[in-house]
Amino acid sequence: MTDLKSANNPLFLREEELRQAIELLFFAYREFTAGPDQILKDYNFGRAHHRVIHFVGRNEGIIVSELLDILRITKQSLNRVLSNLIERGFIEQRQGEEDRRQRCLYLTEKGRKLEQELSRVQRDLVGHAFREAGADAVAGYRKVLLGLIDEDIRDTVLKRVLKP
Amino acid sequence: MTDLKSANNPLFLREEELRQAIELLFFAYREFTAGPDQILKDYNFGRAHHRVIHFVGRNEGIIVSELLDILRITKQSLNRVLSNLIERGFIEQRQGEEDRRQRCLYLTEKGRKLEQELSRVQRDLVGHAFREAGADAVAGYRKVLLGLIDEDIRDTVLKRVLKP
DNA sequence: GATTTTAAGTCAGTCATGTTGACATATATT
DNA sequence: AATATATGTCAACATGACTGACTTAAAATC
Repeated sequence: MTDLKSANNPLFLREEELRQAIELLFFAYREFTAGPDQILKDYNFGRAHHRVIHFVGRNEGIIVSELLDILRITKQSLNRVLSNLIERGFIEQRQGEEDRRQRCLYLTEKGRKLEQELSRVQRDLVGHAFREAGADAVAGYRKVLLGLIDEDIRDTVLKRVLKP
Repeated sequence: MTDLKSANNPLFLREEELRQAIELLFFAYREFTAGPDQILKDYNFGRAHHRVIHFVGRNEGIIVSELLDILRITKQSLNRVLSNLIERGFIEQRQGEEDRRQRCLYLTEKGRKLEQELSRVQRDLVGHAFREAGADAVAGYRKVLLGLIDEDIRDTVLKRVLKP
């Protein structure tokens, strides 16, 4: 009865609980990206394009450096997908009014439609999970995920997420 | 007072709520992978190696086809990282006893150490978030994430996650 | 026992998306 | 006038996905 794995050992339970939580996040995130991935294929876009469309959609007029800051990728990486999105008419740039070095980014009509299409599948998925789980569970979900985000940047992220 | 964004419009609130939940998952997942990514660099491994190490660690003796099934990648993709891990002595293969075509996978001592090291940072992160959020929130987190997983595969995933 | 199916591995080529490093251009700031 | 900043661009490289074709050994079926 001194089995390490026994229910009497809280340390083991804790570790196992955490391992399960980690695995759950892996599987959930994969499901979460599967829908958009499928749609993006039809447009010959990838996940990187989705991220740009998402954050431009939620931050109309965002400038390139802010976008880089959110995505945490190099400008060379961003530029590949961004210029692609601009060429193909999903995003447009306007010169900054105060600082004319800046490029402010906006979704075009076409871009907005794609954003809607991508967002829709994710909202349907999350909405379904939320309804199934109930309001208390949703509050818990938010609390835990927020806790996963580094304290140093939590406020910044919160401001972004809750911006609109 | 007919503002679409007003608190009187439950539909808007719902959409905004879902969009926030989606964004939160994006940021949280990035934080969640950041720690391991940093460690993996020292070994010249990538996230793909981590996933293999994780699932072999949690399913000692797993065979290649099961691993492919969990990871949902092609055997060519798996083989690149797997053969790398075997060559460098983090994972070992043993021929299946019943079906000798099968290769059963195990972590070596070295592999187990790395698994511990990687798992540790994630468990610390998730553990911290759990403690901060409290037991009810944790239950909600689990409920929602599980709801994100497609019903068709939820049972299969659950069996895997809760296996040990 | 011969044939077919299955599990695993391999070779070759492609694509998406990240990286570094060097450099260019326009505009702001000092 | 000199310097710093925001953006863009060229080139080379790494990782980790993909497809498609083929091999080998062992199991299952006929």
